[in-house]
Amino acid sequence: MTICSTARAGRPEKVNHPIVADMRAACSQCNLRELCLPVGLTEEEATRLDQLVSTRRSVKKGDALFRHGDPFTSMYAIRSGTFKTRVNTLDGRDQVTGFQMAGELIGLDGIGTSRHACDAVAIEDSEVCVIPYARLSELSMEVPVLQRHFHRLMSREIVREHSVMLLLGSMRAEERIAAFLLNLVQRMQVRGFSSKEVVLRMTREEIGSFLGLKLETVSRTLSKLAEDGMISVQQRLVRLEDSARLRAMIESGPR
Amino acid sequence: MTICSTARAGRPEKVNHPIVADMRAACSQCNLRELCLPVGLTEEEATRLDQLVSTRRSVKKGDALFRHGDPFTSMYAIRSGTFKTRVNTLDGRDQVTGFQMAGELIGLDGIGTSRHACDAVAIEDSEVCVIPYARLSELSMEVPVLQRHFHRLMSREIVREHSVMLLLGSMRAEERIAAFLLNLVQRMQVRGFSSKEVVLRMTREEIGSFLGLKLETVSRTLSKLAEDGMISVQQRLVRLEDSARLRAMIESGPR
DNA sequence: CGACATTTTGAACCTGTTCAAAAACAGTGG
DNA sequence: CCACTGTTTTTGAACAGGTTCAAAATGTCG
Repeated sequence: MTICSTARAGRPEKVNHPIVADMRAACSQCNLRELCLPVGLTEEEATRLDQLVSTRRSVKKGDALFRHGDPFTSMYAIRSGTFKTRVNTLDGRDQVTGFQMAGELIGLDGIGTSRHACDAVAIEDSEVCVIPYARLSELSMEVPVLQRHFHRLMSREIVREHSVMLLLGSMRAEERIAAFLLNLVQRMQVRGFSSKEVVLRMTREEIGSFLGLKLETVSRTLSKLAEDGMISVQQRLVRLEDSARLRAMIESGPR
Repeated sequence: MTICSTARAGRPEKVNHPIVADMRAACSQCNLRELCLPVGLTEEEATRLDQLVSTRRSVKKGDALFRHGDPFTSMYAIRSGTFKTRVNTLDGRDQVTGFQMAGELIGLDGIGTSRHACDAVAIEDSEVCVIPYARLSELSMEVPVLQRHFHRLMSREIVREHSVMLLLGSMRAEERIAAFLLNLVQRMQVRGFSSKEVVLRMTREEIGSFLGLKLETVSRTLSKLAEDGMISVQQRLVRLEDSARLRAMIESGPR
């Protein structure tokens, strides 16, 4: 039973291609500039980015920003909202490969074959800045800092995936959930949110798909962690009651 | 029991830093040029690569080419032999993130933080070409094809890791092993080897670490596939007796 | 409010793990 | 070249963590 597609039957994901050029993006002014592409650029360099990142696009919850197989032309910087990326096979198996939030870049997967290799679906109403790859490419030949930064971003994505592989390959359910929550909170914290609370933007099923667990296991494990006093769960709001113990959990060895 | 480090106690992995500048590498002449960095470059462009890839280094079986935490200066193109890359945590948990063979590039993980994020260990006597990142960076600002190609390589690494995540997150032991074998054979085939046979360069334990399984499970699963007539196993030599069925296995849905 | 989607919890089951022991191999030194 | 030692591989049996199936509870959105 391939739940994912049937579950959404009521609101089929469709690729969203509205022509949204109304608001000019301006990296140099953006309040995410310390998180996003402009990090480390001088005022002047950031202004050059502005020419490049010319359009924004808004994507409604459940809609795809791009899909596996779509021609690759641009990457996207998330301005607001949250996305999930997922890979899928012919037979309907799929796997969430990550959740992305404001300031993060998606679409890097498309460079390799000039087509996107995964789907990017908004899990809440979101807005992205469109970054045409060809132009970024050109500009980064003139602005070494930008090139450097772009490479860094790709490299970090590789490293991030390494740690997901570690999680999927060697952690037990409890540890996976702990690592997941800590990671989320840490990223929210960088964005100025609480270091103790997170609102999960994704369903238990999506969390499960990401962590290599079934949704029931996710639910049960959250309950168990709550019972043990490490977190408290009310719906999608999770409070970390004992981050230290959560952290210890994933650093305390394979067993 | 953290087997990996104790198991190698007799021959501790040490970082290998011999000054091997004897043989000049020449991308333009290399018989791997259709697989490696020079793909798609003109004669002239490939000759410019030669200036860049100036040294080779040989790494003995069991030795590390680089280790987690080492300053990042170069990437490496494998000339001969095989490597594994692995991430590890403080507590001794580790996870093989991939096996790399001739023509493949390793070390991309280091760009992000200027330090390597994983270990690269030779699993047989190997030789690599050293590609200083700073120089590649410069050169790719002048040779757009090279820049493009470099981006492509990083992107493909991201996509490759997506598929490993799919494997780790949603496949059962049999499917993982099938996917692993098919992938190996396919890569060997590109390099001119048989499409039916592979010599596994890695131990069952290393395969297990990569696939998120215990070595016993790897062994048992190989035996089972052999019993079912899909492969035959003699030691490290594996023959694919029925690739179609192996392929069907991983395309036939989650269950 | 009503229809649908999501979440929780229970109980039986199954796949892969763990522990253990034997067999097959590989590298070393005599 | 063979014997010896340590490593790798195979196989068995008991066990455990996570899955599956099912049903009820809770939420959400039009």
